[in-house]
Amino acid sequence: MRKNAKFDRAEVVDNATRLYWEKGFNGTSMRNLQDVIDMRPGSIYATFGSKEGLFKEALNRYTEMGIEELRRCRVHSSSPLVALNVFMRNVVLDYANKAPNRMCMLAKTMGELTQDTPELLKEAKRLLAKVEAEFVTLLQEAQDLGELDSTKNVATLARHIQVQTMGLRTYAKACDNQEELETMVDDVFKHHPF
Amino acid sequence: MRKNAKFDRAEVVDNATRLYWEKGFNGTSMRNLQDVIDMRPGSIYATFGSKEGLFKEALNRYTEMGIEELRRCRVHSSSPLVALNVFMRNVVLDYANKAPNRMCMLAKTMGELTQDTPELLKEAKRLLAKVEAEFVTLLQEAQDLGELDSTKNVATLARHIQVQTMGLRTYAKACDNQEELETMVDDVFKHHPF
DNA sequence: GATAAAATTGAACGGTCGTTCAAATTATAT
DNA sequence: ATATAATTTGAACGACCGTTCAATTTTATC
Repeated sequence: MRKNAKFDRAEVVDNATRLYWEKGFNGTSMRNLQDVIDMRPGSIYATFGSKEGLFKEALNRYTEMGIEELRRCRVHSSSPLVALNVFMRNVVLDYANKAPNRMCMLAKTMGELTQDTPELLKEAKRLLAKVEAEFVTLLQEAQDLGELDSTKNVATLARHIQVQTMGLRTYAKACDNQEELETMVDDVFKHHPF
Repeated sequence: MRKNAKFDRAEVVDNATRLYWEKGFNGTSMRNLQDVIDMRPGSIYATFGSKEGLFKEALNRYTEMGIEELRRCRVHSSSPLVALNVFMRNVVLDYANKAPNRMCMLAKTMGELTQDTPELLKEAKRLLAKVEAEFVTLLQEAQDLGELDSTKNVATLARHIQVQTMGLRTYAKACDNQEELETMVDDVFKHHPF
């Protein structure tokens, strides 16, 4: 007596995330979304509730992808700090062609949204904190392994990585100078507060 | 036989800039603008050509305001590097309540816009470069006065300040921790590459 | 005061927006 | 095969979008 949804929710959210990441919340229309996720309005609203609801899910998917990538970097790297360096090179340098947008979707969202959509703003902040916590975990591991001086404050370092990454990705979109960017990424780990 | 415009163009652009800065290009409607600048559609279009035209002028006004503020900081400071520090404290810390948005309008614009509006994107990049050039001028002065080691590359330092400022302002909007932010601003000038 | 050019007004345009919902379709359990 | 309930469809809604332009108002000049 039941009929199950035939679309692949993960795939749909992936496509929506890509579009939202590229064009932003205000820059993306429901009709744009209908096209890329191949669903009709009724289905979209039955599944996600609203344009905001789908965006919220996209923000979460984006963050999940980022954290997965960070963990992949860890697996393929010889140490936590090398993994962090590789991850930062990825997002600052290699996203140039691969990603829908050079900038961090969470940073973009922080810039675009106001108190007109308080829940989305809150969600973006929450997810940025989640990413930062993931950095903390990796830095903690670095300390445990003796790669990082045990006197360092991992919370401070994680915050520092957030600021550097968001700053560099914004700068990268405005002025793409691969060599200089590469130097700046590497410098993050060579100097204070590391 | 002529009739001169009765509105104050500078004041109009100021008000438009404030609104655009707060809500972004896509988040601001012409009707929102009509309200805050107190002009009717016909007059706006006769004066600025389009929503994009007015935004372009707002970007320029925003940049002009920023550069003026930087120069004010220089006048009221004992040295170029102190002036840079004061300026950064202003935009990162004091804008919390004063400004329409904690983030840099140019950075916000870089995040929001795509190749759908290539001229606005180009203009934002151009203006970011202009700000960077202003930093170079100040750093050059610091070198001339012996406040800054003459072996330092002023272009590199200016780029560094851009990245730090944009990163910190984005972070500040996501997670307002005044004390930590203050430390991070001051650290910019205490450590590499300074 | 008459003239004419410039500036201003605001109704209106076609289009797109986010969203709804009655109707059609589908897949399962009997 | 039939009944049933979940899912899907897409036309339609009212609101708002950026923009236009004929009509009106204003003001410097003679």
